Amino acid sequence: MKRINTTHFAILGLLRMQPMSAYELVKFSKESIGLFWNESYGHIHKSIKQLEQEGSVTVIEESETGRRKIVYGVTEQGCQQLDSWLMQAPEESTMRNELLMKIFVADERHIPQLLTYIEQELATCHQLRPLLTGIKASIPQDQGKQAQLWLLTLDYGERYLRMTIEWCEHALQLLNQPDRGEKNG
Amino acid sequence: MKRINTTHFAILGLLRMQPMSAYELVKFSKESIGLFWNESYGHIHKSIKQLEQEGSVTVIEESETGRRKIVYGVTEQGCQQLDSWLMQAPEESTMRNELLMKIFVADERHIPQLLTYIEQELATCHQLRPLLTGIKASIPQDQGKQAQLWLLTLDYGERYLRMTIEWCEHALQLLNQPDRGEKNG
DNA sequence: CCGTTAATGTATCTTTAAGATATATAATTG
DNA sequence: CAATTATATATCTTAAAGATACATTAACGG
Repeated sequence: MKRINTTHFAILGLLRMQPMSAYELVKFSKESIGLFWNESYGHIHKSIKQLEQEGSVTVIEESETGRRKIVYGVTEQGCQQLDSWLMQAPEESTMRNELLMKIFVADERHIPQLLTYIEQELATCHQLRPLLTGIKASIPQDQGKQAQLWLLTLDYGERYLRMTIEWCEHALQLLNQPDRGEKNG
Repeated sequence: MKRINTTHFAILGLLRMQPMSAYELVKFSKESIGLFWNESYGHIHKSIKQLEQEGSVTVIEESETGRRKIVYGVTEQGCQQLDSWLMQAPEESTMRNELLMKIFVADERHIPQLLTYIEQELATCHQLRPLLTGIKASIPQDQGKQAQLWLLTLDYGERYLRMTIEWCEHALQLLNQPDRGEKNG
């Protein structure tokens, strides 16, 4: 089974929504789909060059004056590639959650540290929530199918944050209580 | 900022819980922490060799007869490395959820396919749930702090599955309803 | 009982992905 | 107007994924 460069299709997908520069691509993906999709600039940059060479994206606009900026768009061929990727069942999602990994391999000695990590995580989630609300407000509530798809991914983000917040609160409560729980009859 | 090989510490952490072979490491990590931590055999293998060379893990048992098997354990030095890693705040978690990515870049034409993907995801979650219950039952409910930490990661897994199941059901309901929702005044 | 398949196990190779860093220009701000 | 921050491309190294090869043992069906 040949492995595929998933970043290629992420790029095609985002550029089809809106032509952008590499820098804007990274920024946009961080802000819109960052909760469930991570990309690095190095990989995006390399991938764009490859996509350009094979004719799947093309330079739409290149500013010669002032600050350099190269805006890319998707070609007909790129559109077809993207559509055929969308017709294939998605791979299983992958995740690397270092906080949970640390909790898993830690022991009693590390609990004070773990508590600060969990509090930090909780704070981060609370900060992210209003951002999602803002994005939600910017999507046209016109009941169109396209908007529904975007709202679905946003809804996932909201559920994900809510779930994480609840788990953090549960964890703080559990780890803060005295050892062996002082069961009272 | 020097980047670190997180896999190194994952290996040290798992081997400290229980000496294992590389094969068993991959299997164990898939079965116990697979929901929030992904590892590949290739990387584990390479990392173990490096850890062995720098003296952080050591061969505990090597079967000469029959099927080859090399069981590794953590050295004193490895323990110290692991502990100092645990004292550092965790990096932000990363995720690549291809299903959500596809939903994000898809349009109306792809909805029938998306529905099958979501149904598949739902089925997978329903299959995983009893597995978690089984693991939970195998953890001693002795109120000890160590068991609490394991239960916390399991609890995260359960919440994650529940959240995903609910989102899938919501998505199926939303995408199955007729276009524009036939608003009735 | 034997052939096929599935599971256990190590080793290696290539490609994908992450992310640090260098460099340069424009905008912002004290 | 100097210092900082945001925008922007390019490159390099390392981490991580995962495909594949190879060998042994267990399990299973005809």
